[in-house]
Amino acid sequence: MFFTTKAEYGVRLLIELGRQPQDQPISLKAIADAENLPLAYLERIVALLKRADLVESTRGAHGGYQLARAAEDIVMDEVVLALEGSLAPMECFVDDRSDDGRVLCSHHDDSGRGCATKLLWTRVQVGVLRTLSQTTLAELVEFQSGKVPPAREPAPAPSPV
Amino acid sequence: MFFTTKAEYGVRLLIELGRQPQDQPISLKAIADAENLPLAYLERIVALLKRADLVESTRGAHGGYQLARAAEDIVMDEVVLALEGSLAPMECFVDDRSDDGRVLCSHHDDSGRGCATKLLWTRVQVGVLRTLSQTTLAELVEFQSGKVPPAREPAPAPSPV
DNA sequence: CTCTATCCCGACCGCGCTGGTAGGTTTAAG
DNA sequence: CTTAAACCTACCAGCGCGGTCGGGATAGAG
Repeated sequence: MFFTTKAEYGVRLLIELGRQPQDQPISLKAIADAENLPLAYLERIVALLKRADLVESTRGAHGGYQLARAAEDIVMDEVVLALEGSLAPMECFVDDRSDDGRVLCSHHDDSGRGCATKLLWTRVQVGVLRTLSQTTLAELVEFQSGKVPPAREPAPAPSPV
Repeated sequence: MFFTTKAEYGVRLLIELGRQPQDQPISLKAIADAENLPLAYLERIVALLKRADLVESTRGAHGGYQLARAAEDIVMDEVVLALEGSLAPMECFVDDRSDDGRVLCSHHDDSGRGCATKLLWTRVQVGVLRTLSQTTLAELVEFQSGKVPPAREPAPAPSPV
Protein backbone atom coordinates (compact mmCIF):
# COMPACT_ATOMS: atom_id res chain seq x y z
CA MET A 1 0.00 0.00 0.00
CA PHE A 2 1.76 3.13 -1.12
CA PHE A 3 -0.87 5.61 -0.08
CA THR A 4 -3.45 5.85 2.67
CA THR A 5 -7.08 6.82 2.39
CA LYS A 6 -6.07 10.40 3.07
CA ALA A 7 -4.86 10.57 -0.47
CA GLU A 8 -7.89 8.72 -1.77
CA TYR A 9 -10.44 10.87 0.02
CA GLY A 10 -8.56 14.07 -0.62
CA VAL A 11 -8.36 13.46 -4.34
CA ARG A 12 -12.03 12.54 -4.48
CA LEU A 13 -12.81 15.73 -2.65
CA LEU A 14 -10.85 17.76 -5.16
CA ILE A 15 -12.55 16.02 -8.05
CA GLU A 16 -15.91 16.86 -6.54
CA LEU A 17 -14.85 20.50 -6.26
CA GLY A 18 -13.62 20.39 -9.82
CA ARG A 19 -17.04 19.31 -11.03
CA GLN A 20 -18.75 22.30 -9.46
CA PRO A 21 -19.36 25.60 -11.23
CA GLN A 22 -16.68 28.12 -10.44
CA ASP A 23 -16.83 30.69 -7.65
CA GLN A 24 -19.56 29.02 -5.70
CA PRO A 25 -18.45 27.25 -2.57
CA ILE A 26 -19.81 23.82 -1.80
CA SER A 27 -20.11 22.53 1.74
CA LEU A 28 -18.15 19.60 3.04
CA LYS A 29 -21.41 18.02 4.08
CA ALA A 30 -22.55 17.92 0.47
CA ILE A 31 -19.31 16.27 -0.58
CA ALA A 32 -19.42 13.79 2.27
CA ASP A 33 -22.91 12.80 1.18
CA ALA A 34 -22.07 12.61 -2.50
CA GLU A 35 -18.99 10.47 -1.96
CA ASN A 36 -20.31 8.69 1.10
CA LEU A 37 -17.37 9.61 3.28
CA PRO A 38 -17.24 10.44 7.00
CA LEU A 39 -17.67 14.18 7.42
CA ALA A 40 -15.51 14.60 10.51
CA TYR A 41 -12.64 12.83 8.84
CA LEU A 42 -13.02 14.87 5.67
CA GLU A 43 -12.68 18.01 7.74
CA ARG A 44 -9.21 17.02 8.79
CA ILE A 45 -8.29 16.09 5.26
CA VAL A 46 -9.47 19.30 3.68
CA ALA A 47 -7.40 21.18 6.24
CA LEU A 48 -4.32 19.65 4.65
CA LEU A 49 -5.42 20.83 1.23
CA LYS A 50 -6.06 24.30 2.52
CA ARG A 51 -2.68 24.57 4.17
CA ALA A 52 -1.18 23.69 0.79
CA ASP A 53 -3.21 26.45 -0.91
CA LEU A 54 -5.07 23.98 -3.06
CA VAL A 55 -8.53 24.95 -1.85
CA GLU A 56 -10.11 28.09 -0.44
CA SER A 57 -12.76 28.25 2.22
CA THR A 58 -15.70 30.52 2.98
CA ARG A 59 -16.93 30.47 6.54
CA GLY A 60 -20.41 30.93 7.88
CA ALA A 61 -23.76 29.88 6.52
CA HIS A 62 -23.73 28.95 2.83
CA GLY A 63 -19.99 28.74 3.06
CA GLY A 64 -17.89 25.88 1.82
CA TYR A 65 -14.85 25.10 -0.24
CA GLN A 66 -13.71 25.72 -3.77
CA LEU A 67 -10.55 25.15 -5.75
CA ALA A 68 -7.88 27.78 -5.27
CA ARG A 69 -6.94 27.56 -8.95
CA ALA A 70 -8.24 26.08 -12.16
CA ALA A 71 -8.30 22.29 -12.22
CA GLU A 72 -5.90 22.35 -15.16
CA ASP A 73 -3.29 23.98 -12.95
CA ILE A 74 -3.55 21.54 -10.07
CA VAL A 75 -0.98 18.82 -10.49
CA MET A 76 -1.19 15.61 -8.53
CA ASP A 77 2.32 15.54 -7.11
CA GLU A 78 1.51 18.61 -5.10
CA VAL A 79 -1.81 17.13 -4.04
CA VAL A 80 -0.49 13.79 -2.89
CA LEU A 81 2.43 15.41 -1.15
CA ALA A 82 0.08 17.71 0.75
CA LEU A 83 -2.12 14.80 1.76
CA GLU A 84 0.47 12.18 2.60
CA GLY A 85 3.07 14.52 3.97
CA SER A 86 5.90 12.81 2.17
CA LEU A 87 6.65 10.85 -0.96
CA ALA A 88 9.62 8.97 0.41
CA PRO A 89 9.69 5.37 -0.74
CA MET A 90 11.64 4.27 2.30
CA GLU A 91 12.06 5.18 5.91
CA CYS A 92 15.58 6.41 5.49
CA PHE A 93 14.65 9.10 2.98
CA VAL A 94 14.58 12.53 4.49
CA ASP A 95 12.10 14.68 2.72
CA ASP A 96 12.94 16.42 -0.49
CA ARG A 97 12.10 19.98 -1.36
CA SER A 98 15.18 21.44 0.31
CA ASP A 99 17.35 19.04 -1.58
CA ASP A 100 15.97 16.35 -3.81
CA GLY A 101 15.34 13.31 -1.67
CA ARG A 102 18.51 12.23 0.02
CA VAL A 103 19.21 9.05 1.80
CA LEU A 104 20.51 8.56 5.27
CA CYS A 105 20.47 4.88 5.87
CA SER A 106 20.28 3.35 9.28
CA HIS A 107 23.75 1.89 9.02
CA HIS A 108 25.07 5.18 7.75
CA ASP A 109 27.57 3.90 5.30
CA ASP A 110 29.74 1.06 6.29
CA SER A 111 33.26 0.79 5.07
CA GLY A 112 32.90 3.68 2.71
CA ARG A 113 30.48 2.10 0.25
CA GLY A 114 27.30 3.99 -0.33
CA CYS A 115 23.97 2.62 0.81
CA ALA A 116 23.21 -0.41 -1.29
CA THR A 117 19.56 0.27 -1.88
CA LYS A 118 19.82 3.99 -2.52
CA LEU A 119 19.88 3.57 -6.27
CA LEU A 120 16.71 1.51 -6.30
CA TRP A 121 14.60 3.70 -4.04
CA THR A 122 15.73 6.84 -5.75
CA ARG A 123 14.63 5.46 -9.09
CA VAL A 124 11.26 4.51 -7.66
CA GLN A 125 10.76 7.93 -6.18
CA VAL A 126 11.66 9.66 -9.41
CA GLY A 127 9.26 7.40 -11.26
CA VAL A 128 6.37 8.12 -8.94
CA LEU A 129 7.06 11.82 -8.92
CA ARG A 130 7.11 11.92 -12.67
CA THR A 131 3.87 10.01 -12.94
CA LEU A 132 2.12 12.26 -10.47
CA SER A 133 3.43 15.43 -12.03
CA GLN A 134 1.99 14.37 -15.38
CA THR A 135 -1.54 14.10 -14.14
CA THR A 136 -3.73 17.12 -13.50
CA LEU A 137 -6.95 17.37 -11.59
CA ALA A 138 -8.72 18.35 -14.78
CA GLU A 139 -7.85 15.00 -16.29
CA LEU A 140 -9.35 13.14 -13.38
CA VAL A 141 -12.52 15.19 -13.53
CA GLU A 142 -12.86 14.40 -17.21
CA PHE A 143 -12.15 10.75 -16.59
CA GLN A 144 -14.85 10.50 -13.99
CA SER A 145 -17.30 12.24 -16.26
CA GLY A 146 -17.12 9.28 -18.56
CA LYS A 147 -14.78 10.60 -21.20
CA VAL A 148 -12.04 8.07 -21.05
CA PRO A 149 -8.87 9.85 -22.11
CA PRO A 150 -7.44 8.53 -25.38
CA ALA A 151 -5.60 5.59 -23.85
CA ARG A 152 -2.23 7.27 -23.83
CA GLU A 153 0.25 4.50 -23.21
CA PRO A 154 2.79 4.63 -26.04
CA ALA A 155 5.30 2.18 -24.58
CA PRO A 156 3.66 -1.23 -24.18
CA ALA A 157 4.47 -1.44 -20.47
CA PRO A 158 7.22 -4.06 -20.53
CA SER A 159 6.09 -6.24 -17.63
CA PRO A 160 2.74 -5.31 -16.11
CA VAL A 161 3.01 -7.47 -13.02
CA MET B 1 6.44 5.52 2.97
CA PHE B 2 5.88 3.20 0.08
CA PHE B 3 7.83 0.25 1.34
CA THR B 4 8.67 -1.25 4.70
CA THR B 5 11.99 -2.42 6.00
CA LYS B 6 11.17 -5.88 4.73
CA ALA B 7 11.97 -4.62 1.26
CA GLU B 8 15.00 -2.73 2.48
CA TYR B 9 16.50 -5.65 4.40
CA GLY B 10 15.53 -8.17 1.77
CA VAL B 11 17.20 -6.24 -1.03
CA ARG B 12 20.29 -5.73 1.07
CA LEU B 13 20.36 -9.42 1.72
CA LEU B 14 20.19 -10.19 -1.97
CA ILE B 15 22.93 -7.70 -2.70
CA GLU B 16 25.11 -9.37 -0.14
CA LEU B 17 24.43 -12.73 -1.78
CA GLY B 18 25.20 -11.20 -5.15
CA ARG B 19 28.62 -10.14 -3.95
CA GLN B 20 29.59 -13.66 -2.97
CA PRO B 21 31.36 -16.13 -5.23
CA GLN B 22 28.93 -18.49 -6.91
CA ASP B 23 27.91 -21.90 -5.59
CA GLN B 24 29.06 -21.34 -2.07
CA PRO B 25 26.34 -20.72 0.47
CA ILE B 26 26.76 -17.97 2.99
CA SER B 27 25.10 -18.10 6.39
CA LEU B 28 22.47 -15.64 7.48
CA LYS B 29 24.56 -14.89 10.51
CA ALA B 30 27.35 -13.60 8.30
CA ILE B 31 24.93 -11.35 6.43
CA ALA B 32 23.35 -10.09 9.61
CA ASP B 33 26.77 -9.16 10.89
CA ALA B 34 27.88 -7.56 7.65
CA GLU B 35 24.76 -5.45 7.29
CA ASN B 36 24.16 -5.04 11.01
CA LEU B 37 20.63 -6.40 10.90
CA PRO B 38 18.74 -8.52 13.44
CA LEU B 39 19.30 -12.17 12.61
CA ALA B 40 15.93 -13.48 13.78
CA TYR B 41 14.12 -10.93 11.67
CA LEU B 42 16.26 -11.71 8.64
CA GLU B 43 15.23 -15.34 8.95
CA ARG B 44 11.64 -14.41 8.36
CA ILE B 45 12.54 -12.18 5.47
CA VAL B 46 14.68 -14.69 3.67
CA ALA B 47 11.81 -17.17 3.93
CA LEU B 48 9.81 -14.84 1.67
CA LEU B 49 12.62 -14.80 -0.86
CA LYS B 50 12.88 -18.55 -0.79
CA ARG B 51 9.18 -19.04 -1.33
CA ALA B 52 9.52 -16.85 -4.41
CA ASP B 53 12.40 -18.96 -5.70
CA LEU B 54 14.83 -16.10 -5.52
CA VAL B 55 17.26 -17.81 -3.18
CA GLU B 56 18.21 -21.39 -2.41
CA SER B 57 19.17 -22.77 0.95
CA THR B 58 21.52 -25.46 2.20
CA ARG B 59 20.77 -26.86 5.61
CA GLY B 60 23.09 -28.15 8.25
CA ALA B 61 26.54 -27.04 9.27
CA HIS B 62 28.33 -24.86 6.72
CA GLY B 63 24.98 -24.32 5.09
CA GLY B 64 23.49 -21.02 4.12
CA TYR B 65 21.86 -19.19 1.24
CA GLN B 66 22.74 -18.36 -2.33
CA LEU B 67 21.00 -16.79 -5.26
CA ALA B 68 18.74 -19.10 -7.21
CA ARG B 69 19.79 -17.45 -10.49
CA ALA B 70 22.40 -15.06 -11.78
CA ALA B 71 22.07 -11.54 -10.39
CA GLU B 72 21.52 -10.26 -13.94
CA ASP B 73 18.35 -12.31 -14.14
CA ILE B 74 16.85 -11.11 -10.87
CA VAL B 75 14.60 -8.17 -11.51
CA MET B 76 13.44 -5.94 -8.73
CA ASP B 77 9.72 -6.03 -9.38
CA GLU B 78 9.71 -9.69 -8.53
CA VAL B 79 11.85 -9.06 -5.47
CA VAL B 80 9.77 -6.25 -4.03
CA LEU B 81 6.56 -8.09 -4.75
CA ALA B 82 7.84 -11.15 -2.91
CA LEU B 83 8.90 -9.07 0.07
CA GLU B 84 5.99 -6.67 0.36
CA GLY B 85 3.31 -9.07 -0.77
CA SER B 86 1.63 -6.54 -3.00
CA LEU B 87 2.38 -3.51 -5.11
CA ALA B 88 -1.04 -1.94 -4.88
CA PRO B 89 -0.88 1.82 -4.50
CA MET B 90 -4.22 1.93 -2.73
CA GLU B 91 -6.33 -0.18 -0.45
CA CYS B 92 -9.02 -0.75 -3.03
CA PHE B 93 -6.70 -2.44 -5.48
CA VAL B 94 -7.14 -6.16 -5.40
CA ASP B 95 -3.96 -7.88 -6.27
CA ASP B 96 -2.96 -8.23 -9.83
CA ARG B 97 -1.57 -11.34 -11.44
CA SER B 98 -4.94 -12.97 -12.07
CA ASP B 99 -6.16 -9.86 -13.79
CA ASP B 100 -4.10 -6.73 -14.10
CA GLY B 101 -4.75 -4.72 -10.98
CA ARG B 102 -8.41 -3.94 -10.81
CA VAL B 103 -10.11 -1.50 -8.59
CA LEU B 104 -13.01 -2.14 -6.33
CA CYS B 105 -13.56 1.07 -4.52
CA SER B 106 -15.31 1.24 -1.21
CA HIS B 107 -18.28 3.02 -2.71
CA HIS B 108 -18.38 0.56 -5.55
CA ASP B 109 -19.41 2.90 -8.27
CA ASP B 110 -22.04 5.40 -7.59
CA SER B 111 -24.43 6.46 -10.26
CA GLY B 112 -22.63 4.57 -12.95
CA ARG B 113 -19.48 6.65 -13.07
CA GLY B 114 -16.27 4.76 -12.60
CA CYS B 115 -14.16 5.27 -9.52
CA ALA B 116 -12.76 8.76 -9.71
CA THR B 117 -9.26 7.98 -8.57
CA LYS B 118 -8.76 4.82 -10.54
CA LEU B 119 -6.95 6.57 -13.35
CA LEU B 120 -4.44 8.15 -11.01
CA TRP B 121 -3.55 5.09 -8.96
CA THR B 122 -3.32 2.93 -12.03
CA ARG B 123 -0.82 5.31 -13.55
CA VAL B 124 1.23 5.31 -10.38
CA GLN B 125 1.26 1.56 -10.21
CA VAL B 126 2.33 1.22 -13.80
CA GLY B 127 5.07 3.76 -13.21
CA VAL B 128 6.45 1.96 -10.18
CA LEU B 129 6.23 -1.39 -11.87
CA ARG B 130 8.11 -0.13 -14.86
CA THR B 131 10.80 1.40 -12.70
CA LEU B 132 11.27 -1.77 -10.71
CA SER B 133 11.28 -3.98 -13.75
CA GLN B 134 14.11 -1.93 -15.24
CA THR B 135 16.46 -2.52 -12.36
CA THR B 136 18.30 -5.80 -11.84
CA LEU B 137 20.09 -7.07 -8.80
CA ALA B 138 23.33 -7.01 -10.75
CA GLU B 139 23.02 -3.26 -11.14
CA LEU B 140 22.62 -2.76 -7.43
CA VAL B 141 25.61 -4.94 -6.68
CA GLU B 142 27.68 -2.90 -9.09
CA PHE B 143 26.39 0.33 -7.67
CA GLN B 144 27.33 -0.66 -4.18
CA SER B 145 30.77 -1.66 -5.32
CA GLY B 146 31.41 1.93 -6.20
CA LYS B 147 30.88 1.84 -9.93
CA VAL B 148 28.09 4.30 -10.43
CA PRO B 149 26.14 3.06 -13.43
CA PRO B 150 25.96 5.45 -16.38
CA ALA B 151 22.78 7.17 -15.24
CA ARG B 152 20.52 5.12 -17.39
CA GLU B 153 17.01 6.40 -17.61
CA PRO B 154 16.78 5.92 -21.32
CA ALA B 155 13.68 7.44 -22.78
CA PRO B 156 12.54 10.50 -20.84
CA ALA B 157 9.30 8.57 -20.55
CA PRO B 158 7.29 10.11 -23.38
CA SER B 159 3.93 10.03 -21.72
CA PRO B 160 3.79 7.24 -19.21
CA VAL B 161 0.09 6.56 -18.87
C1' DC C 1 -30.40 39.73 17.78
C1' DT C 2 -30.73 35.28 17.28
C1' DC C 3 -30.61 31.16 14.84
C1' DT C 4 -28.34 28.13 12.15
C1' DA C 5 -25.14 26.39 8.74
C1' DT C 6 -20.76 26.03 8.16
C1' DC C 7 -15.67 26.09 8.87
C1' DC C 8 -12.26 25.10 12.35
C1' DC C 9 -9.61 22.77 16.07
C1' DG C 10 -8.02 19.72 19.65
C1' DA C 11 -8.54 15.51 22.20
C1' DC C 12 -9.43 10.87 22.19
C1' DC C 13 -9.55 5.84 20.70
C1' DG C 14 -9.52 0.86 18.75
C1' DC C 15 -7.30 -1.85 15.57
C1' DG C 16 -3.88 -3.89 12.65
C1' DC C 17 0.54 -4.09 11.09
C1' DT C 18 5.44 -3.48 11.51
C1' DG C 19 9.60 -4.61 13.52
C1' DG C 20 11.57 -7.41 16.68
C1' DT C 21 12.29 -11.36 20.19
C1' DA C 22 12.28 -16.06 22.12
C1' DG C 23 12.57 -20.84 22.02
C1' DG C 24 12.45 -24.87 19.93
C1' DT C 25 13.02 -28.53 15.99
C1' DT C 26 15.30 -30.40 12.05
C1' DT C 27 19.22 -31.15 9.11
C1' DA C 28 23.93 -32.23 8.04
C1' DA C 29 29.07 -31.72 8.49
C1' DG C 30 33.23 -33.09 11.29
C1' DC D 1 27.57 -36.60 19.31
C1' DT D 2 28.46 -32.18 19.00
C1' DT D 3 27.82 -28.20 16.55
C1' DA D 4 26.33 -24.93 12.96
C1' DA D 5 23.10 -23.76 10.46
C1' DA D 6 18.18 -23.57 8.37
C1' DC D 7 13.45 -23.58 9.76
C1' DC D 8 9.17 -22.80 12.38
C1' DT D 9 5.69 -20.94 15.74
C1' DA D 10 4.29 -18.04 19.07
C1' DC D 11 4.60 -13.82 21.32
C1' DC D 12 4.98 -8.75 22.10
C1' DA D 13 5.40 -3.38 22.14
C1' DG D 14 4.75 0.67 19.57
C1' DC D 15 2.68 3.40 16.19
C1' DG D 16 0.03 5.16 12.62
C1' DC D 17 -4.39 4.91 10.35
C1' DG D 18 -9.11 5.70 10.16
C1' DG D 19 -12.55 7.46 12.72
C1' DT D 20 -15.33 9.99 16.48
C1' DC D 21 -16.65 13.69 19.65
C1' DG D 22 -17.37 18.11 21.46
C1' DG D 23 -16.77 22.52 21.30
C1' DG D 24 -15.56 26.85 19.41
C1' DA D 25 -15.65 30.86 15.69
C1' DT D 26 -18.00 33.07 11.82
C1' DA D 27 -21.29 34.84 8.88
C1' DG D 28 -25.69 34.89 6.29
C1' DA D 29 -30.99 34.80 7.06
C1' DG D 30 -35.12 35.93 9.52
